[in-house]
Amino acid sequence: MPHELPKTYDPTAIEDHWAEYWVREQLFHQPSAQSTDPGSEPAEGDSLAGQAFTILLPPPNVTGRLHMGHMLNQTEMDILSRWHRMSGQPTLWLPGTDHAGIATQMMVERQLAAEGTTRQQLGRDAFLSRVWDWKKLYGGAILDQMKRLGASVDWGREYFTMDENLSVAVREAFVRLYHQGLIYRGAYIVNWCPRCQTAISDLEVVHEEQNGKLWEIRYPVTGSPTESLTIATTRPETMLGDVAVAIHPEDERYLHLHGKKLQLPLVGREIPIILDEWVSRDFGTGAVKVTPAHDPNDFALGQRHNLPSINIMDDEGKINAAGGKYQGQDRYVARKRILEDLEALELLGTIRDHKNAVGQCDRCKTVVEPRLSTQWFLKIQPLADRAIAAVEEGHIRFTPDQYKKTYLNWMTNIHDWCLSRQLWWGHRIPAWFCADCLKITVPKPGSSSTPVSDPAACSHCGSAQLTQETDVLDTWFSSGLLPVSVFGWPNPTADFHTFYPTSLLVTGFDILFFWVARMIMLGCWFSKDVPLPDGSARPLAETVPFREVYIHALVRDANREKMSKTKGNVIDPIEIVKQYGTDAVRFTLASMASPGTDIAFNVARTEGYRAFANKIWNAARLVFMNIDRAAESGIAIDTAALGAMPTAPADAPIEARWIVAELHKTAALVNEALTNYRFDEAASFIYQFVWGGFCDWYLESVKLRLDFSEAADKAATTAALNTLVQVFEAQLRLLSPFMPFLTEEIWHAIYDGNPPAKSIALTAYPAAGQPNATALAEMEALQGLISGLRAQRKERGVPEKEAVPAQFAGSSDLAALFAANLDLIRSLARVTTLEHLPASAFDGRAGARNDAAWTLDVTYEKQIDVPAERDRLTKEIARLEKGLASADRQLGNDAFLAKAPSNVVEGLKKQQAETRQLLDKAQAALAALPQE
RNA sequence: GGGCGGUUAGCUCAGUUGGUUAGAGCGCCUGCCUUACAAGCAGGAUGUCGGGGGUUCAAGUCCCUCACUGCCCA
Repeated sequence: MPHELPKTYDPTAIEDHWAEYWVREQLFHQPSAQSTDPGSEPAEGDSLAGQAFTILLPPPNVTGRLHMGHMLNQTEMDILSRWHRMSGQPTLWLPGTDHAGIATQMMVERQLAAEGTTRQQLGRDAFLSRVWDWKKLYGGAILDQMKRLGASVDWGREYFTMDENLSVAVREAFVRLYHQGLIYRGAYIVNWCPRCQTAISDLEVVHEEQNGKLWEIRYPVTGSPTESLTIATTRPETMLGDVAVAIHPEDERYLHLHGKKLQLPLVGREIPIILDEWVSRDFGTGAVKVTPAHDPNDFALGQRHNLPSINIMDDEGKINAAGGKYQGQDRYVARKRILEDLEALELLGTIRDHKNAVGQCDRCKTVVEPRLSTQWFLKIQPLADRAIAAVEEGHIRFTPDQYKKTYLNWMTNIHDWCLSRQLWWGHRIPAWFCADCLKITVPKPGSSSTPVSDPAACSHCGSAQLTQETDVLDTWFSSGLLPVSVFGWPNPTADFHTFYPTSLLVTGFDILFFWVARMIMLGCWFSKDVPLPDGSARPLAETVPFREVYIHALVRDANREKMSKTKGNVIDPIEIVKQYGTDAVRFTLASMASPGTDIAFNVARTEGYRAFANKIWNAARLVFMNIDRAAESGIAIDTAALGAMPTAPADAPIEARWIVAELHKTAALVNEALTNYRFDEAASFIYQFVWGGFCDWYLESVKLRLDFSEAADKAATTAALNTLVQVFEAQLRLLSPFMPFLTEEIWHAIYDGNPPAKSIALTAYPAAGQPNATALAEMEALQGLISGLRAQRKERGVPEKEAVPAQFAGSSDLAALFAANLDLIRSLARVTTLEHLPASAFDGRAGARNDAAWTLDVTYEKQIDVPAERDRLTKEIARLEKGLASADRQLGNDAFLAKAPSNVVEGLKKQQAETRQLLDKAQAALAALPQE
């Protein structure tokens, strides 16, 4: 039956079909124990513990759409997953989504606003049901896009961070930490977003340098109307909450004010002057106002000096009752009024331009207000200590390794984690307040059979008057638990023992602290209590959530600009995929993904890789055409021999022995590159092999052998065809993790509807043997000659189609090799004859071509372009002379001969000899040119 | 302010522990619609490896310094 492939590669025609097939057939389902049928329950006793390659998809946000960063991230994970799977390892790539507390709540609130209502009007339960509706409608967008892109994840295990089982884990984690004394509730300075109306963590504040002002304000000294102390501030409105002014104890300018008090302008409060070495004498005036309720440093000062804290702002960033006449004004309106009033009182001093880093809410870009607020915190040091040890002891390896330093630096300067958020969408904190004794009840940890339950009575006074905390937990608390929770923790499950610790995490540096660091802390902390399958205690090395972290770069636009909606330079991967095909986009990303370097995404590259896909497509057409022709002559390919690493017998033609050797070489290089996360190198090796080796040389050579005429040597033709198909099939497997769609399509076509597996993704990845060095060397010599002849034809102006006689001088070994492969040379270089002459035969001949190993020429009536040839040779001579001089200098240096390794010296000597030869030949050629 | 990267062909990037005459893709120039492929084939041009100094027999690679540039943290 003939194989019909359209003449031009059209990705859209094949990709949807396979994407849908992979999901439908559950090809990438990975149970925790060995099982042949994905649908059936695994048998007892054949656990895969310790063997699996496991990788967790960084859960995309339910509010998100797939962007280039996701596609890079997923391409890398997919390549690695497919490679490990094809290499024989049980492989689990686990997908899911994140509930994204603030972002999702914002989306639904925006919807409500459009309807003219608010979440408060709706009430908590009704609002949450709206959010669930929203999530069901839009929350799967990215995962649906992933399906289209062919990600080889286990869809049967898809999770959502608010799923029942994951919520059980979140509650369990919270109550354990609470009863371990690591969670506390208290009033501290937090980053408050007046728009989102919630506390956010340090990490959710982005600092941006802005041009602001530094205002100097005079605070009069009590009882001395002529005297004042001038402070400097960037946030004058906070003066309403001032409780002191601090100066450095040794600041000579202010020694006379020690022990005195000040009148706080506009408020009238009497505040002390305090002495503290923390004060920087160089900044501003050296006198700093102290507002403990609105600045973390001031808060610390206030604690040291037993000062009160006066909160002057409400949840929306408006001045509250403590601000007297400014009550109800927005913080920036109040700032303006206060400055005007101070001006009127002649208390305003110098105003200076001042650059300062203003903290903004990561989500909504509103300026964050540091504000005293009662929140839940995690005492993080004990968790951080383990997380540091895990990395320092090498149980987790970072690639690129500089991120280890970044990680350790952050982890050693860590602050307690503010866990609570004043949101409704999220995991509600499992803590209850007693209306009678006002104390807090947090339930005891659950057991393997019963999860944490809501308390019926206060654990302190027994009262039933309990109200649950309304705050929810930071989303990252639940995502930080994922590596344990997705495998069933807190319950000991087969999944947990099979897949934990996971093998690898692939992610961007932007969530190194948000997520990676927190997974390490929480993973090391909670998995410690889960004994190993043999019942022994779990050592630190086995508590880590993953053994390796691969951090990839940012995808930028073609001009290296960061993609952003405001700049309008966002490249939608789906659009690019529609134009060029998923495979081409994947290959682009892979080929540019060298560790530590940002990717400037340029569609010109993608266009190039679509051409590459088209090249393979057409190679397939050639292969199929020959299979069909063979069938007509009664020659069938041996499909049973496919699926393995091809070999070539010693008496096979050179191109067969060579391409097999190249395949082994390439397989070794690709496997090595992927081991080191060098996607770029792996892609480049494959590209070079397929295009530069297989298509350019092998296919052109093998055409000679595919002679289906009556007179042909049928055995030779059959052997050539089988090698062709075997190498082609192996090459598809080599390429498959990078271009899964194209390879799947062609691979199925080879088997003509009767494949040995459901997918090429379930076949074996090419593993290298020892490449045949003789074949490689012989082919290299032939390629050198053929290229030389082709160049010489151009030089002499021979028309493309015309075959001409050729002559060469060189060793007898070379002559024998060329003679044995004359058919190949004639066909590829378009020569009629190749005459072996003594070197002297070329003496005085103008325009012959030289290599260290040979001199050659073709016979053609047209004369060479003498000035062009002179120019070329002059340049050549200059280059060779430079090279020779350098070699002579080094070889004339005793220190070099004494100190350099012998292989380097030998290599240089050989090079020197070759250069000398080439130089002599070039000089002779120049001399032989006719004079003008 | 502290820390970490980057600077190699017109563009985007590779370049292992220092070692022979620095590579790739795209782009560019020339000639070819040679029945797998013009999304192609063949041939060709292109670099004071950011500047300066140092170590070494030997530096794109190591050290110092300057410049520009990006990121992270405060």
